[in-house]
Amino acid sequence: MNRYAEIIVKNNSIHTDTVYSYKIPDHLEDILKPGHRVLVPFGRGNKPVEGYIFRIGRITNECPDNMKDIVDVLDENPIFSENQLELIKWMRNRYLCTYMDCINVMHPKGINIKNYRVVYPGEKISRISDAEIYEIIKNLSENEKKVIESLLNGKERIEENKIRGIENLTELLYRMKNKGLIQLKWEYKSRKNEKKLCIVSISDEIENIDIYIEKNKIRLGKRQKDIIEFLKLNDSSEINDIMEILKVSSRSIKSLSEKGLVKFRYEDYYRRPDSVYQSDRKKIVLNEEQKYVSETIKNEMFDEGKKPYMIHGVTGSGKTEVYMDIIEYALSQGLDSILLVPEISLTPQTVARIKNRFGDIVGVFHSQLSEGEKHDVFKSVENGDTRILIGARSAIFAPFKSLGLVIIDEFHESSYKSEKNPKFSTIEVARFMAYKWKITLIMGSATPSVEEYYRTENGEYKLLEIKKRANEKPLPKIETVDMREELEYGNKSIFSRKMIKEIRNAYEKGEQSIVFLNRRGYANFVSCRSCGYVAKCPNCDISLTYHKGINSIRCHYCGYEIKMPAECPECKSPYIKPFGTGTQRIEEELQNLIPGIKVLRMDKDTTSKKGAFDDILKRFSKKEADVLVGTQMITKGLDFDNVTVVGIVSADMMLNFPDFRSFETTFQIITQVAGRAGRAQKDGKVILQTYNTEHYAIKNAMDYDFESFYRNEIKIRKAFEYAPFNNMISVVISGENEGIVKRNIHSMYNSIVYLLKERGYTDFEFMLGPNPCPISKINRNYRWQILFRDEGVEINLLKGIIRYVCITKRDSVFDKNINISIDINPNSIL
DNA sequence: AGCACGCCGACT
DNA sequence: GTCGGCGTGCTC
Repeated sequence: MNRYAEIIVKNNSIHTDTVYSYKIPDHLEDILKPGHRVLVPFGRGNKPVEGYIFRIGRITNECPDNMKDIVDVLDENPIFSENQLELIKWMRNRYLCTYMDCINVMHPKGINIKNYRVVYPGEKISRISDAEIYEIIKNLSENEKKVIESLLNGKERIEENKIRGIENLTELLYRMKNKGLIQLKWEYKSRKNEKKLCIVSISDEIENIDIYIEKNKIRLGKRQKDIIEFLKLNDSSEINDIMEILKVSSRSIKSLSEKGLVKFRYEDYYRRPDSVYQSDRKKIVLNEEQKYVSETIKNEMFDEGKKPYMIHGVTGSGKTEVYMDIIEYALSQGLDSILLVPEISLTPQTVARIKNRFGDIVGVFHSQLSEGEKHDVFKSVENGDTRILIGARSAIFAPFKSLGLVIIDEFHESSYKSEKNPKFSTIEVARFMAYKWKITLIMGSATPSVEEYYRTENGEYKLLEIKKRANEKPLPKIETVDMREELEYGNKSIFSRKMIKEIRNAYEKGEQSIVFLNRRGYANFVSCRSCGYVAKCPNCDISLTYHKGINSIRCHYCGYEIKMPAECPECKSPYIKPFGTGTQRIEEELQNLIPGIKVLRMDKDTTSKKGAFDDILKRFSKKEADVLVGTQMITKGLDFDNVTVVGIVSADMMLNFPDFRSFETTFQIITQVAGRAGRAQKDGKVILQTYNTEHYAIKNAMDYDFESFYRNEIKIRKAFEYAPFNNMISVVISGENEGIVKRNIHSMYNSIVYLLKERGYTDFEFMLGPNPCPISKINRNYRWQILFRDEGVEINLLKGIIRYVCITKRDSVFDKNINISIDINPNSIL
């Protein structure tokens, strides 16, 4: 025994987030590899817990002297490759999270360890006669007697949780242990969460089942005869099917197997979620631009020094076709692919197209799957049954054996940044994989993010452009309406005359329109005109949104909901009314202004039920409605032939959002929504309402001029030292008691300043705060924040100090019941 | 975090 | 002597 392993122990605690060393017993020496999942004794009680081998080495005197032995290996093969282990370490460091945070996202749990304490006789009652035991029991307390009796009934062994009717059992057991009455040991079972199919067929050795039965004088019951007859016709069948069709029990099938007549074969069952959306299989020929992009990437696929690619293609440029062409090539070279999409449930059309083209080797992965389902999908990836995986951000971690290609579609979308630990950026992870593992990385968008586009300018990515739409149609013309002029004219409605005219025209011609507004509900706040009262959520620092159908006001953060008050709760005046506009109101106004028009609404409220999203899309594409009103959801990848008018109700709402990315988001959303129009043969038209007709984000979007927008925006980013010129770290402290939260964030601030001073820093300009977050309360939790900018400070030192203060020394710096959230380059700092 | 264990005070 | 409660310190 001269080898040991460095192991991460499975524990949801930041206190155990380190490497532990264990000795490798001789019988496991040839088996264990880095990435293997093992069982190790942990803590004073040697409780068996799951661990992950990160490194194996020869035992030297550097090793801790109290190493314990690895108990067992949990899987036949390592669950992580060396590459993945490297990625785990990198992520933990990059996103200031724990090893387990990373492991959890990379390995959906399929097998759980169940561990429990078991009671055994202690030395005092071992190897002695019944009479002697009786003598001892006589002097024990009631509860102690109970334990010993159950122990003797249980054949000298009983699991703790099988002993019933004793309060504070664990403490009693420890006392009995100290007296030598009993021993306590930890034991475990591993429970598989993998669903298997059991395939039943007639045993291979039997040539003719009827003759065999007669020869061997086997007697069969009626049910059993039925099963044999069924199997003669059906060759092999799944056991549950047989039970259902023939109405027989599993017992009858088992007894056939005991008689040697049938055999079982187990197959993996992948709970593969199927998209219901169907699309026609069209033979597509790539046009010149598309072909150029595709060929460039294919030609360089095996170049060591290739860079990641950014495809900047206008909306409707047929990027998906290009992706499929490249995926097909990769496949022909024996390479597997991952295609990431922002939100899988919002892109059923894309999924359907790819499944149609590539069939069964396409898998789908997204966050709404259960842990077991995720495990199954990853399992089928590992086995090689799935060779193309479409999914949301965590699909990037799929354990492909020969991954060659990662495509991030609509890479500017914010959903590629995780909000949960590890708070990883999918683009950063993909880039890590591209550089370290020589994978082809393609990022595609019609509206690249300023940060990533900056990298193409720096030469980090290779830029490939598609400037023409696949259908050769020009991009729909965007016309702005100055809402100030509308107001001067006396139009106080939410719609300009022009927008209504265009929607009406389309309606009369039998064409469809899409109206976009990024706010759901009926009205965004409820206020009293006489005293100025605004209805707020008692749990969050958010004004409540009015929902008309149910006549109530609701918080979009925590779900709090009350009936719409008839009078102002403050001044009792009846002038309390909803203000502002949401999608519900748009729907209603449209129906008032254009009688007879049919409107479908698509937002979080109408798509919360499973399948509702698909349903609305189907109904709209079957022309059951003339207008589709919706929020963000309708900006992504929707493809309708008959849509000729797109209305953007208020560009200002996005423009005035308190975030440094708000201009960028405005530009992106306008471009994306506009791209929904005129996708087939008919021309499209876009009406954009705004009070800021002169703003560059709006003017550049009108001309589809990304280049100019980028030039304008990057100047501002540079002037204020925002991304991409800077990294930002946000630390948010939250808790139910505002005073405690405040005290905690101040002591954190002081600790960090203290440590920085020790390192010779005197200037702390790069620390902003502590301040209350813009949304100062969510779900009863008060929130305070410190923002760190990567300017005038060594970033790795700063990260090290943050980790030390917020994680390593958490207990001495912070109170118990507060939450700490650390986010590197967060999407929003609200 | 989760666990083992030790110490204290209340109660038979 | 027993029982329950709580605080503490450690995890290869």
